[in-house]
Amino acid sequence: MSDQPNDFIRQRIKQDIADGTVSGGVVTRFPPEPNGYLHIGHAKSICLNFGVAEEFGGYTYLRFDDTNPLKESDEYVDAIQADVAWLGFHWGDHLTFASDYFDQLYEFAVQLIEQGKAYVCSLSGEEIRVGRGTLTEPGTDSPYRDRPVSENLDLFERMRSGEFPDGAHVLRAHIDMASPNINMRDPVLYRIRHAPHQRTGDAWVIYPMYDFTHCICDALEGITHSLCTLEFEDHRPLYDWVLDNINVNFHPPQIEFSRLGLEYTVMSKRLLNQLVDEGSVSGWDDPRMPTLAGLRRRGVTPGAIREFCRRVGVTKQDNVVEMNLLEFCVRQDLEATACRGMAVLDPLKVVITNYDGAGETLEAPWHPQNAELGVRELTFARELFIERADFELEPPRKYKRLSPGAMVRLRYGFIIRCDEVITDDQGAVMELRCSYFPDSRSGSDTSGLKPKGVIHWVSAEDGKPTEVRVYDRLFQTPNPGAASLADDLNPKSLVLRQAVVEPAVMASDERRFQFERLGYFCKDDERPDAFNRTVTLRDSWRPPA
RNA sequence: UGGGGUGUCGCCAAGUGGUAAGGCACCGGGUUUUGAUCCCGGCAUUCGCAGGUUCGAAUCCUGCCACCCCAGCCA
Repeated sequence: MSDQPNDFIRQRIKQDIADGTVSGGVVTRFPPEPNGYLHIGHAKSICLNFGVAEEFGGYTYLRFDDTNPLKESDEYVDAIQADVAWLGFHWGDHLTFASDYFDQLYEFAVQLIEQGKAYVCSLSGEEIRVGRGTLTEPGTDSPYRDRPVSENLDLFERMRSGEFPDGAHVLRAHIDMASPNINMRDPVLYRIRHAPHQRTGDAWVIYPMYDFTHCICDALEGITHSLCTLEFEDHRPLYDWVLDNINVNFHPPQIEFSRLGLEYTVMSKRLLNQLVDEGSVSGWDDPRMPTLAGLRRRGVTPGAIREFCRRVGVTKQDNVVEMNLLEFCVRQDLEATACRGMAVLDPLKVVITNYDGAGETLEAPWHPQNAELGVRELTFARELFIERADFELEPPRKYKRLSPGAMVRLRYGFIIRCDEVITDDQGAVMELRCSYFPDSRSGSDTSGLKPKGVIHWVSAEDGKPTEVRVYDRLFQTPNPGAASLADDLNPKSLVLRQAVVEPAVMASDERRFQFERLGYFCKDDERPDAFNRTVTLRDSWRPPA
C-alpha cells in the first residue's frame, strides 16, 4: 500500500532528470492496438506508464496504434478507454491515434526515399520472406534495392494513389540484408491495403508498419520514455535507425520490461480470442477471463489490480506470478470495504423443534470492524437453512461445526444442538432436527454454553433463492499451453448453485459482499439478482492427520 | 550452429565490492461469535555452475550451463 516503487525504469528516469536529459516533465504513452480487450498484463503497463508520469509530474497519452485496418475496430477503442478509466487512470486530452499522423508519416517516408534510405520493392511476399534469409544465414539483396530515387518517389506516390493492387509493392528501408538482427534486413515500412480504415475511411490505401509508425509517433508526441515489453528489444535498433534518419528533433529512448505472466490463465490476445471463439467462456467479459472486463464482472476492484501490479514490480525477468498474490490483493481490499452478509450455497434444512414463535428479529452489523457501515436485520425462525458442508455425521477430530449431539452457534443468533438426523433410504442427510437455547441469544447470552464453532445460516421463509456462480481458476494447469488449451481447461471453473441469500443483502444497493465464512461475492452486472464469487476466504482449516 | 535478453527462497523482488531487504505462499503461537481479519514468531551461511581477482564478491574478470524472444506486407 505504501512504499513508492523504485524499479529500474524509475531509477533510470530519476537519473535522466538529474542529468537534465528530461527537462519538461516525464511524458509516457500507453499504445494499445484496438484489436482486442485489455487484460491484466496490460494493466501492468498502464500502471507503469501512467504511474511514472504521475510520480514525475508529467502526463500520459492514450494512443491507439491503429495501423492495420484489417484487424482493428471501434468496438475495441471504446472498450479500451472504458477499461483504462475504470482502472483509475486519466489521459485528459492526450488521446491520440497513430492514424492522426498518417500525413506526417507519409512525408517522413518520402524523406527516407529522397536520401536513398528507402525503396519500393516489387517482390512478392513469399520472395521477400525467402530473401530475408534465416536466423543463421544472411539475406540477399532485393533486385529492386537500388532503384533510382526518382523511380522510388514515383512508385511510392502511385502506391498511395491506389494504382496498384494489394501486395504489388511495399516500401522497404535500405539498411543491411546481412545484419545478424533480422529486423534490420530491409524491413517493410509501408504496405498496400485496399481496406477502409475505421478512422480515416478510404483516405489511404497504404498503411505504415509498426516499426516505422511507433517511433515517429513517440517522437512527435515528445514521449520522454517509451516503455514496452521485452519482445521489442530486437526492434530497438530499428526504432533508433528510423529516428536517426528522418528530420525529427526528438528521439525518445525505448526501454523494455518483461510482460506479466499469471498462473492458471493465458495472457495472449490470440489465445483469449480462441477461448471466446470456441465457446470455452461466455465472452471477453466472462468472469473467468483475465481481461479487465472479466475481472470487473468477477467483482475484482481496480484498487486490487493496481496493488497487484505494484507488488509484482517491474523488471526484465521472465515471470509467472502465482494466482494467490492476486487473490491476496483482492481480499485485502474487500476485507476492509465489503459489507458482510449470509448466504447458504448448498442448503440443508434445519428445524428448531423447541421454537414455536412466529419468528423474531435479530440485529447484525454490516461489518464487524467498521460500525459506520451500520446494521441490518435478520429473521430467526423455526425453519432455517445451513450449509450442507457444515454438518458431518462422523466428524473428524477438532471439528467445530455441527454433528449429531453437538452444539454450534448460529452467527448473530442462538446456539443450537443437533438432536436428530433425518436421512433418506440411501442414508443421505435430508434434514436436521435441532433444539435452540433461548438464553443464548447473540449479544445477551446468559446460557454459559461455549460451543466450539459458529456457522452461517439463512431463515427458510425469508431467505431469497437465487443463483450464485462459483468461479474457480479457468485452467487446471499452472502454465496452460497453446497446443493443449482445451484439455487444460478446468471443468469446475464455473459451478452454478441454487443458493439462499439473506433478504437485506438482496435489498442493499451495494454490489460487493462478503458472505461470511465463504468468500467475497459480487452482484452480476447483467443479472443483479445473481452473484458471482470473486474469491474465497482464506481457509487454513484442514482435518488433523 | 546467428542476434537479442534473463538467471537471488515454492512465486514475485531488493541488492550496483563491505559481508543476502520486503511481499505472497508456507509453518508455529496469541486474540476472535467468520476455522476470516488482526497480532507475534519462524522461513536463502547463500545468490545458475566452475574457476579467478580482492583483506573482502550476489555484485568485478574468464569459461561453461539453462531458459525466453526474433525469420508477418501483425503489433
